[in-house]
Amino acid sequence: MDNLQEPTPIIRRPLHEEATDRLRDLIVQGKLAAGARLNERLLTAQLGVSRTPLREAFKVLATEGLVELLPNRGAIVSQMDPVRLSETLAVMGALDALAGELACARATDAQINEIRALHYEMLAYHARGDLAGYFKFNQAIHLKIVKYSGNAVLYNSYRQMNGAMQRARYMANLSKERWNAAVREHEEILAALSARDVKRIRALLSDHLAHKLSSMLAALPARQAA
Amino acid sequence: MDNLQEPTPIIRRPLHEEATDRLRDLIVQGKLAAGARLNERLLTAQLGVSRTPLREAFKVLATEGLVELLPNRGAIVSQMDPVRLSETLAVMGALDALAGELACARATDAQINEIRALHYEMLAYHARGDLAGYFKFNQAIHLKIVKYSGNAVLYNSYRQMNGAMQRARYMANLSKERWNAAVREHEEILAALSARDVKRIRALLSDHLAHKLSSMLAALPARQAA
DNA sequence: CCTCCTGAAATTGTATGCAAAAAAATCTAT
DNA sequence: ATAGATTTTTTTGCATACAATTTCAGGAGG
Repeated sequence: MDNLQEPTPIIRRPLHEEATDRLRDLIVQGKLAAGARLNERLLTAQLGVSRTPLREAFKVLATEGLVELLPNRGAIVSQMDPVRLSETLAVMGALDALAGELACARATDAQINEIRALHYEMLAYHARGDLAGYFKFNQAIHLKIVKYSGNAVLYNSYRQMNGAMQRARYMANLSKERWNAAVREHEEILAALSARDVKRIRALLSDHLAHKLSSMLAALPARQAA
Repeated sequence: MDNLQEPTPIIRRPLHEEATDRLRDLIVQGKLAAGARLNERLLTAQLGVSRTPLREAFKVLATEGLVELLPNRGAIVSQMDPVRLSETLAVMGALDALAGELACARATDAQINEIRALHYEMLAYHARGDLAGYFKFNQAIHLKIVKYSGNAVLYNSYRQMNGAMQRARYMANLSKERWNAAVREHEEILAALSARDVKRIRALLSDHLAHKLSSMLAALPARQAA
């Protein structure tokens, strides 16, 4: 008998990748709040890696815009102020519009059905009033649209900005009205995508993001004060 | 007398930043060709830094998309194949259109005149048939438009993609016809910006980038063969 | 001549050490 | 007591050392 029962090659991911992902999660999930100092000694202990890969992770997250490097004074979680929030959403709106346009042209029917499935799952969470679940599927839908645009560069940019946004998202505890409106907008987006109506999906996605922006901006100063 | 004649604080930039910028230049200028391996020993000697900041630079450039990290096998300059070229230009087109729109609304008259000045400088190089000089000002114009959009997130994204493109640009040794057409397009873009015609500048910039793409795509396979 | 193996050399991944800078604590003089 | 100076401690930036992995060279066997 041969001992080759194990087809798993035991790939060891580089520690700096692992550290980057773990740190990013901590930041996106808000466990490391904006402005918090990233102490190397503490984090090496916490993540179980040495300073070298940890510091590499800092550099990566800095270029992603999630942390800020203060020379000789370490790294802090970067702030997500209203200005940056609007700027990011404006760019995401443009990217989303392009993605929708491309997805209309290129997505397979199976892919559109996959999006439709996510849409219904999202509706379920909306019906239950489960905001967290709703956000999760909401986001999944937008990411799928971008993915099915077939443009990898677009997908990467969008994904990165989405990460930066996500940690601001919990703040947008949107009103019932805005929530309902958002769901209606999603219905229309799905309809436009199914009809492969390029013109329409562009407009819908642009507006959708713009509305998201104003609702978040409205919620933001309230949080800042608290 | 006091010895405070020197207001320059002698700021020492972190070595990893210096290394990142130097490496990025080498890649963008094509001195490090696509696919070239980045040997750590060689580059540390060449840049005069140790492996630590150099490797941090690798990570940063990898997230920028300029290099590719092969686990346990080092880093190579990432390829700029036709697919990625089109994808990048498609995204830049969307960003450029948004930037033009915002710049129309927000740029001061002085800023628009600054762009006009760059435009005329570009025309001078076109008249002389100096392609390199033309490209330089062409690029400066587009970057200014994005800058004057007043959206820093947009500017950063655009800048990053522009860097990735720049090293493919030398390939696009465009035809006389395409060159003339591009100049005409720039005339129209400037006119639309001056008139602050949002609708029009969006369309113009989108088309402009699309045309740039097809001209580059036409030039690319020829290069690949050579 | 080619293929497969084996070990040496080179290269990368990670940890650690040392020096410089910043932050904190202590002391001093008003 | 407090503002400022001075020392101590902590933290960061960079270099280097060591271990793991890959690559390369040479040789045995087909």
